[in-house]
Amino acid sequence: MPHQTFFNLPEEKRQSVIDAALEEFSLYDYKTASLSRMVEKAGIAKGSMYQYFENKKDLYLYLMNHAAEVKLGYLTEHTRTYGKDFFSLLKEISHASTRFNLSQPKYSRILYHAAREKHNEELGDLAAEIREVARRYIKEMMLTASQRGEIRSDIDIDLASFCVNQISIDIEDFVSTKFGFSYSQVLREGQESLPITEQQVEEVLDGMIGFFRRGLEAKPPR
Amino acid sequence: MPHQTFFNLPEEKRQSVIDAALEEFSLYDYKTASLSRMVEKAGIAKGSMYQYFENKKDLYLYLMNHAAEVKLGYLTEHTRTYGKDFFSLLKEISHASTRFNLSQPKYSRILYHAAREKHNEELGDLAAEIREVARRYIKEMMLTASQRGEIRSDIDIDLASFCVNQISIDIEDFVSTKFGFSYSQVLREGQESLPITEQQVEEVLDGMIGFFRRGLEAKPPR
Amino acid sequence: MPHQTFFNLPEEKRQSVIDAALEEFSLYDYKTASLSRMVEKAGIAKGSMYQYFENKKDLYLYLMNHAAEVKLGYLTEHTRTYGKDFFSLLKEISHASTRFNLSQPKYSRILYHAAREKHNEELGDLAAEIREVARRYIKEMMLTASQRGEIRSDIDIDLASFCVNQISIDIEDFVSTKFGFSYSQVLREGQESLPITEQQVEEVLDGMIGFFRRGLEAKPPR
Amino acid sequence: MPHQTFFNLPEEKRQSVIDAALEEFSLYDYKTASLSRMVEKAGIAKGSMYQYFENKKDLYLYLMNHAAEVKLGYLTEHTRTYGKDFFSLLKEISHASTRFNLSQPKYSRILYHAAREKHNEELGDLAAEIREVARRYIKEMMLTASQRGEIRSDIDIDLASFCVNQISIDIEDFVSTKFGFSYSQVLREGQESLPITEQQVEEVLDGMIGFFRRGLEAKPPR
DNA sequence: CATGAATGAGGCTTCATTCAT
DNA sequence: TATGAATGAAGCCTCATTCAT
Repeated sequence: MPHQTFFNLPEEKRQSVIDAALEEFSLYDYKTASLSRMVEKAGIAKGSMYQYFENKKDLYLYLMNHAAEVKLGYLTEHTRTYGKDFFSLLKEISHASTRFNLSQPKYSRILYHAAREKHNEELGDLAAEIREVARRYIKEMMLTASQRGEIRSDIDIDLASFCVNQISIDIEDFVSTKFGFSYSQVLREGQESLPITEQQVEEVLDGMIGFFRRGLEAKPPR
Repeated sequence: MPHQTFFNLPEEKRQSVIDAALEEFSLYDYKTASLSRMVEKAGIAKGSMYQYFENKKDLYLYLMNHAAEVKLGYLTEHTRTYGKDFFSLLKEISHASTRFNLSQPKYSRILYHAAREKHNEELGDLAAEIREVARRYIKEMMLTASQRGEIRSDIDIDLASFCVNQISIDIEDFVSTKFGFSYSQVLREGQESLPITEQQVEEVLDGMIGFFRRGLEAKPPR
Repeated sequence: MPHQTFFNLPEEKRQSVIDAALEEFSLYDYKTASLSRMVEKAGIAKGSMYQYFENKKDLYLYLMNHAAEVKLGYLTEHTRTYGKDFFSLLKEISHASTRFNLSQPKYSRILYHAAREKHNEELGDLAAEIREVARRYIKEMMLTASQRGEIRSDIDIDLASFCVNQISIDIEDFVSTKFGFSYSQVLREGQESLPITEQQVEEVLDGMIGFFRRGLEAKPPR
Repeated sequence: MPHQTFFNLPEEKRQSVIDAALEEFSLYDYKTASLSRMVEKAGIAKGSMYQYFENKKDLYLYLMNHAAEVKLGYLTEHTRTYGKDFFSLLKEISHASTRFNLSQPKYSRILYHAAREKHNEELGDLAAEIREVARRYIKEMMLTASQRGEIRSDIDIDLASFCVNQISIDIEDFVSTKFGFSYSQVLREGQESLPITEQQVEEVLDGMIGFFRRGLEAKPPR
């Protein structure tokens, strides 16, 4: 947990610390990210970082949770879930998620990295835990859908939710391969906007959801 | 590329170098893996490593390719592809792959890590490249299958091959979550055998392939 | 010297500062003791410490002198010196000292540490100075005793007072070894009472004084 | 334990490393001693120190044991113990010890410091352990002397050996106070020789032994 | 070709002290 | 007077790589 000091910081400064750290962690994995570079970017003394956070791990976990909250807030605000069936929900959420990722690449990117962080003495199996949380959420949606008869009853929901979750997370990689660019490079070169449009991404997502639909839906489309 | 020196090594010594490096890279990601630990395990001088390889990256890429070759050789030898349809092929390959992973955890694990290595100034987007190679292979299979009418004609094969590849790669994570163990931990603790049987894994794989089949197969099951 | 600010503090707050600092200095030597931990224990701002004291050294020296005063006050109040010969006096004082140490472990412990602080750029030869003060006191007692014919006339009083003083100071270590415990550990684990009784310590002290008596007394016991 | 690398070093270089570290540890206590200063004195790279030793603690313990061995070797070579009674033995040893201390102040000084190192998370109760080893040695001598009727039978040998050991260790401090100099300062200022002669020290030691004799000897001198 | 010592940049973290509010 | 954030030097340690033998 960050120290109170951090929360007492003037808004502007706090954000600049967050930005610098976010940038570093969105460019490099946990181990490679360097506190020295962060403080230089943020224009603060190295010791100050330790006024704000217990240590590197504390900083990282805070940023990751913060990013998750920011994203969740965005999704909550930008999606209408009422009355939607499972596949429509998935579409709604993934479209909103894409818009978030395109507009907030650093927040998006630290989550991307966190979900791919390998086992590590300091962080443990962080990625596995994150993915599991997301999978559970999808599993709940699927259980509801199953009761409503929206998806086939002979499905192993654990496995299915795993697949849906995994693809949803990794589809980002497909997009970058398909359109021939690298998120990392874009961030590294400080480009403000990504070389793709929302619409292009959404077409891919719809294809993905079509794949899910055919694999899971109760009544095969005639 | 390794230096000629490496290939001139007596078989036994060369293998011990490979084993030591393989073990290190199967326990840690690229950045975390330590040359010092490797040479200690291998019982050779540190400088020798630089007689054999240009640098850490060279060593890593060699090992990864070597592991890929070993695995491909195993798959080639242990699968019968003739006359099989796409889904049977997938099953054949994934089952064989599982047997390889269980019997050769180190070779398996470096490939696991490589396919998850993040962008990195030294290695670039290695993981993306590896996954792309595998996806292309699956894409070829799917194109053939499509021509044979085994899979639906309205499928975006790029996307579909991505999904199939991605899930096939990551299903390992599902298995470890489902059966409550960690590959990393097993290797770290030097346990010889994994706490699961081939059969248990194969059941999961069959579920996964069922998912693919429903999503892709030309004629929906009646 | 502490600033006036410190003495203007409400009694309660001043004591809490003393307590926190005392605890830290009774657990760690001068260099290892941390101001950060102290202010946290005391629940005051870090800057405040510098309103009260010039610096770490000032704080330390104040505390040490304070502890010495407290102990001296205790000894003055709890010993009757009138009409006693040298050895009885020594016994009276060392017994009272033991009772003080057992009842006020923190005050006792900072003095223990101070008397063992090594030469140090900041503190100089503090321990030597402290021991010298105590030795001078004993030397005075011995001079008086010598004039009274209580101790042998052929004794080098400087050396003898050194020995008596040194043993009196270090006997604490003998006690802890003999009874198999560590003062440091007891304080660190926050145990309220020591695992020994006054009586046990006093027996040791009497043995020690017997040793002094035989070595110094004018007429050997028949 | 130092790494083999250290022992493979050319004699001259190894000694220069030892000298630099010895000097640092003879000037400062464990915590205050600085690896940076050591490598600068020794003229080697910081990383080299870690080719030789596991870490600071390893280096320290090695040096301390080394110094103990060197001193013990010196004492063994420069004392004749055969046929001597307890007090003569003590005299022989303490004289030799003094000559060692005067001729090898650095070796002497690290032992001096080690025997005064306070409890410490890294080193534990090192000083207590060292003193206990020395006390046991003296205790054995006293048991023999007791059987031979050289010392009084009503003595508590544990306590007596503690006192003898303690004084023998700390007498160095008496000497420096008596002759008005500071070992630390002498070393710090790089003076080659101490401002006292062997003879002066030996007179003090003889006084100390006289004190022991009167306190312990079986037949009081007539 | 093998060796293994040497390197020095860079890693994270702690610290006593200062100073603007 | 009280606060507590800011500072930056210094701490120990790890690392991949080089190079003389």
